[in-house]
Amino acid sequence: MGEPSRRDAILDVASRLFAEKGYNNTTTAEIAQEAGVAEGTLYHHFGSKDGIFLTIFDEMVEEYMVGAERLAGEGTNGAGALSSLIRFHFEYLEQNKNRFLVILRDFPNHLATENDGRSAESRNRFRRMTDILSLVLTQGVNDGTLHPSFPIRDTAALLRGILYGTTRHSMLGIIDTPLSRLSRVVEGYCLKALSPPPGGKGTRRKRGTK
Amino acid sequence: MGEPSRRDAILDVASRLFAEKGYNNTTTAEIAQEAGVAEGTLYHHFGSKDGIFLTIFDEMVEEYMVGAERLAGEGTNGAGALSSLIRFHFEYLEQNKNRFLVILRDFPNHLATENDGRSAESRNRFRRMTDILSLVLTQGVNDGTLHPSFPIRDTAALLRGILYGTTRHSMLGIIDTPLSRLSRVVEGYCLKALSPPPGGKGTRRKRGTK
Amino acid sequence: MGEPSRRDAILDVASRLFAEKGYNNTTTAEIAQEAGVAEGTLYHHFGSKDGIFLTIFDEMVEEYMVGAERLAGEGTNGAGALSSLIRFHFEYLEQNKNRFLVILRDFPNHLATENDGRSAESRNRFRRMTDILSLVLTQGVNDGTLHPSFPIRDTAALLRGILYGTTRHSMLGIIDTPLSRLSRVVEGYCLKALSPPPGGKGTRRKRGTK
Amino acid sequence: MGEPSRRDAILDVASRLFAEKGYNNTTTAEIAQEAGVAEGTLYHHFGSKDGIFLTIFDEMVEEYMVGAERLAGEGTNGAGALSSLIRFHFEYLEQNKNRFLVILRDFPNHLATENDGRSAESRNRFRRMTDILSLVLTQGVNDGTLHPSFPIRDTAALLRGILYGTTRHSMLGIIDTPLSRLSRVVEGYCLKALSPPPGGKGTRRKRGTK
DNA sequence: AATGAATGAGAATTCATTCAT
DNA sequence: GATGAATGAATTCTCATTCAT
Repeated sequence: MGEPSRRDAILDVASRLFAEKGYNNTTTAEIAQEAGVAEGTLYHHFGSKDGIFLTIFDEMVEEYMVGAERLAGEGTNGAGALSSLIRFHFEYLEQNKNRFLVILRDFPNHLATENDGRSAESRNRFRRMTDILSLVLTQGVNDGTLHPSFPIRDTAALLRGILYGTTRHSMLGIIDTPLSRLSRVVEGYCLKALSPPPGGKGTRRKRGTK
Repeated sequence: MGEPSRRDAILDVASRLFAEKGYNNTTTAEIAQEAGVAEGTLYHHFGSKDGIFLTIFDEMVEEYMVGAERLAGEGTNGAGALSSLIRFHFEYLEQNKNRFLVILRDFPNHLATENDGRSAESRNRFRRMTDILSLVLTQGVNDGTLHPSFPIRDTAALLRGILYGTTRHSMLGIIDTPLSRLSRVVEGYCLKALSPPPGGKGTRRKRGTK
Repeated sequence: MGEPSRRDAILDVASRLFAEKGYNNTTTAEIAQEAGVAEGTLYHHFGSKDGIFLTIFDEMVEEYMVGAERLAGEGTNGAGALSSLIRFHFEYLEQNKNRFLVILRDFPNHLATENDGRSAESRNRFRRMTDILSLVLTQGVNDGTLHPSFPIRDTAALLRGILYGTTRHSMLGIIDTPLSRLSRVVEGYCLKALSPPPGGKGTRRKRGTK
Repeated sequence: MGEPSRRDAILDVASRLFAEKGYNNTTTAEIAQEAGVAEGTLYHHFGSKDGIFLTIFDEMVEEYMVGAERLAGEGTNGAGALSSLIRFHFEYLEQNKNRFLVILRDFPNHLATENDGRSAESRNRFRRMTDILSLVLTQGVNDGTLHPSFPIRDTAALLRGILYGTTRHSMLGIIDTPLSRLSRVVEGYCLKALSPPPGGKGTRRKRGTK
């Protein structure tokens, strides 16, 4: 932990370069040079260029998922948990812009299709997000704070799409709204879209009613 | 118009290969061979491999934007126009899966950052989407059918993010909900999120009141 | 002669482009476009890209040689003829900078080695210069105005080298002396180097005699 | 020093092939094959085909300039130094025909115009020759052994032109005089052209004295 | 004479990976 | 663990030339 290990130096440099120039436009020679190590050292630690990428990816997603899962467990009620989750998402990305840009820019094209062990496993890790969202939605339905008008699974899929799409557009500069504002906008609209019908919660009977 | 020109043959083959294997994993040699033309012909018509990509992209986005703009102009009221727009979006993509997959998988990494005239122009074209959404939202506010709880521009940005994120996840198989179902889910939630407050539309007075 | 024929338009454009960018860096497509003709037209008139080059070369060298030969015949005495020749050389090049730059920059590398008819013939044309210089030197020896200290042929070779080398360095900007000044410098030194020994013209013995 | 490094093998092969066939007609594949290395190794060491050329050029010119500068410093008097310089020039080229042919045939067309750092720097190196000649001329003027009838700078420019032009014509076979004879011819004429006026060396006052 | 779409044989360059030290 | 010279397969792009119209 004390020694600024070569391993970490490589990951830091690679994160930055991947984010700045994209995975394909970053050469292993550059990474090695900027990290102050020999090119061979990259291979000692990570086995391949893909290995470097997947390590960055895994470490980040794991951290994110752990944070998200903790929040989902803590919430007092479904609506609150969803709010927390949305806020956490945008805060976390705000603080990890570089590393997330890597994923945003390069993941799907390169490793999204291959099915060799590690990259498949990495992708799976991300899918846990849908599970977490489903969980929170179910909780909300049960405690009456959320009233999805479509099946849980589809609603969770929608929420993932909202989080991903808005984050991506903002980070790539396609829209002007910054992440911090986006957080409030997304939270506001999601809660409204999932809000109980006007009459009061008791009147709704579809599913999860007494 | 009748002759299946070499130009079109190239674009068709390239669309398919890019969608199947990704831009980087498709070689110009393959495109030429499958299109039954010489490799030089690719360069005669499109100047570069990027040129082929951008041509596919431009033609598709242009078609999409024209369709979207027409709908936005036709709608009877704001909420109706928004519904139409959302349906059109998912229908259009359903019918142009291949070509859109190309964009989904490869666009940002490759050309999103470069600023050489053509790719910059291409990206601009895409930004018209935010304008259209803003227009429809404004219309809805004026005719009282939509009640955004956040500024128009941020709301439009959110809608773009929703459309993009959900479409992407579905097309890449990250979520299981198919585009057709997604269309209804997105439409339902968006309308609800933008629905007038329970009290009645007449209470709102900001703009467009009597 | 009245119609600005396509043929001439092509030669003019090609001269300029070859001079500006070099033969290898000028494409037939560029020549055709700037001359306002189709690429095929180039081949109708000149058969090949080399053909364009050799035509420019031949026309220029022929003009130059005709001028040089006329002067050599006219001179009142050898020294005078040599002076005229030197002045003519620099004046002619000053007036035909572009076309000469073509030769300066590209001739040897491309066609200097091949021995297929036309390019060999073209090169021969240039060799007439050594003959003219030899002629003038002989004339000067006979009329007592020039006293070469080395065989005529070697002296002529030297003069050619002087003319070529100084012209080249000046036109390519390797030295700062402009052609006009160079003309006087070369003339002055050549006449001095070939001047009769101090004692008088009749006495001419080897060189540097007491 | 003992190991015939791959780097040197590449340079040797490239020198020979460039001289034999010209730069443009020599492929990197050929160089690699004949040098017994992989094509990538060329790029590992020299970065580009141009890089190989410029390395050959630099090493040769540097060697030449060092030799010339040493001679210029050693001479007992100006005329003697000039003689030494001329002899050195032709001897050096005689011994480095191959490498010089490369420069003679290809340099100007290819890199003479581009201004990307390295090639510009290379050309500069060559310009030192004018400085050396100026130095020697100045020395000769001061010690009374040389009497240029034109400004030093122009005279130096002329000398460079003579050396270049005669060498080139001889090496390319445009004239029949071999380098060894040329050496004496050039030396003889240059000294005569720069010789003191008949009146006597002691009187030397600037030039153009009454 | 003129056209210009089509050609296709090259050529330079890239770069992740290996392996002897 | 660390090195970095060497690799070589793979790929995009060039451009003079042809020929059917």
